[in-house]
Amino acid sequence: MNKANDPDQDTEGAASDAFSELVEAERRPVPKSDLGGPKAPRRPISEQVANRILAMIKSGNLKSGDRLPTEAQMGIAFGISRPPLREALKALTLMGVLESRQGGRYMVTDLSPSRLVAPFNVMLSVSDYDVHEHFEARAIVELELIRLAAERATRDQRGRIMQHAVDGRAFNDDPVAFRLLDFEFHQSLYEAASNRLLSALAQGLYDVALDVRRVASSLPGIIETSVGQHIEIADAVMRGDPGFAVAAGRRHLEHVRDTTILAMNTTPR
Amino acid sequence: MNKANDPDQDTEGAASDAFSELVEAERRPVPKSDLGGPKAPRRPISEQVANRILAMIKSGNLKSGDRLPTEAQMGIAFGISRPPLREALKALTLMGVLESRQGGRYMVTDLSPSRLVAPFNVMLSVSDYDVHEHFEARAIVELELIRLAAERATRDQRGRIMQHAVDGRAFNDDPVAFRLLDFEFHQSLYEAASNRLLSALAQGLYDVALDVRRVASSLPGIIETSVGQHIEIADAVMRGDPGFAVAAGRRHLEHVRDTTILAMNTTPR
DNA sequence: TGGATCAATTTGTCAGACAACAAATAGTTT
DNA sequence: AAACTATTTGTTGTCTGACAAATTGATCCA
Repeated sequence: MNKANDPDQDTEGAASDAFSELVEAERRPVPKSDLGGPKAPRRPISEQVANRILAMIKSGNLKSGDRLPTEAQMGIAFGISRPPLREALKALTLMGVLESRQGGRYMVTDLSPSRLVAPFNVMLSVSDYDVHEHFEARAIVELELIRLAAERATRDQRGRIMQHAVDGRAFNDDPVAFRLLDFEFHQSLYEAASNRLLSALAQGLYDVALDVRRVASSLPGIIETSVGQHIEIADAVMRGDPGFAVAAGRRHLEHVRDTTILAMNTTPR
Repeated sequence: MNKANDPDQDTEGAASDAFSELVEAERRPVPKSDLGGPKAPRRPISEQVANRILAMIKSGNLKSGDRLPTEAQMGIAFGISRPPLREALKALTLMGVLESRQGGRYMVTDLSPSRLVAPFNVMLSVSDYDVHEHFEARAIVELELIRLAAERATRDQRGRIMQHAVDGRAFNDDPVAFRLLDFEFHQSLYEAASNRLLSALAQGLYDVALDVRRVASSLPGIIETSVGQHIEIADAVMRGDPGFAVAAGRRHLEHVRDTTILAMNTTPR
């Protein structure tokens, strides 16, 4: 019954102890004195703990795939009870930093930009910015990705891009299937550009417009035009002609922008 | 003692009822059947509720500055108890969507991109991307902002940009003060570009590099060079010369990139 | 050795309670 | 009567304890 001598429990205990030490190590020295500024309304511990965990990840003390200690152990390590601790863990879960399954433990996700865009999408979808702002930003990011794709894509990647582009011709009358393919097309472009950061940004901007696009892509003639422009882009990428690819991409984005605005006006709310 | 007849309680009751109705309205029809896909591991209700609240904000049923009902009332409206509800509220608080003060109620923040970049920064700081990826992305966004600033800035904005640029000359030997001014300089550029979305992106990318910059900006000679480049940029913006502004901006960013890499190498861990 | 069964572990959710703080009310003073 | 102060009420922050649901790991059997 002596758990301390059970080898299995030992590993567990070691992990927990290591975590406790990390918790200690990450503990910032309280910013000197209170007279620094009267704007220190004492953040709730749930936020403090969330930031502490984040700090551990940033500093490399927690890495992708690591299993966290149990809630009980972490509660002891942080010196708090379960509810606020869970508030912190849940917040990080919603941000895509942690993962949890009932019965299993919390884990650090792969931390890939594509996973962490979730909150980024929140920002884009919640804040009411101008449509033109959106497309201006999107054009900048997406066109650069197209340029990079034209420059850097491997043979396979170029083939996939072209494949997705021509496949679109089969979906002239199926908006849902087309949107799926459209997604894949852009995705393959992003991948070929091999800059995950830019890809994540473009992905976020792309996602936000999706629900509006649903309406736009069902308007007559839109799909044909888009497919044609996709092929133009793919062709330029295939030839490794960044200039032409960007030009074609710009035409495409302008088309998307105009039809999106049109769709928004025909569907006021 | 009859609370229903108390006028004060009536307003409260009305607010609560309205919220309950919204909660009902936002309730998505369960995605048809389970056979759609086996990958529906039933998300915990805290996440569901968080998304429901987000949906209310997206759809405009909750706006900036709105006071939410009390936790108890919301718990009733959503049909859950306080702990998971609080997990949802806290998650949204950490994302910058909601605000809370002990004793007061939850409120919807101004939802400005600058506030919502917080989680975006998490993504940038946590995911381990390449330094070159970072600067490639940053150059694209920031240079476009510089171009826009050169084209769109008002007289006042141009003046402020130039002011911040020349002020830097006074801080050649004070890294901390310089970083503050550097921040202001970039900030004034972003503002002049009048695209909040791009500004938020640039802001996020800028912030991430800050802790590394701290080291870099204390290396000898760095500040002088940066100040000089700032003035070049400001001068071009002043003259309304986008091409030259972008060129100067590119030189500056390359300088920042190189010194950052240098600083990272001299401070291995 | 391989697979199925079962118990222990762990997260998900609920309920109730109290402390800390903010807001609204009532009371007092000028 | 108006302004300031004290008190009361309301709300969030945190803790404790408990149970349900799911997973994990070990045991047992073939």
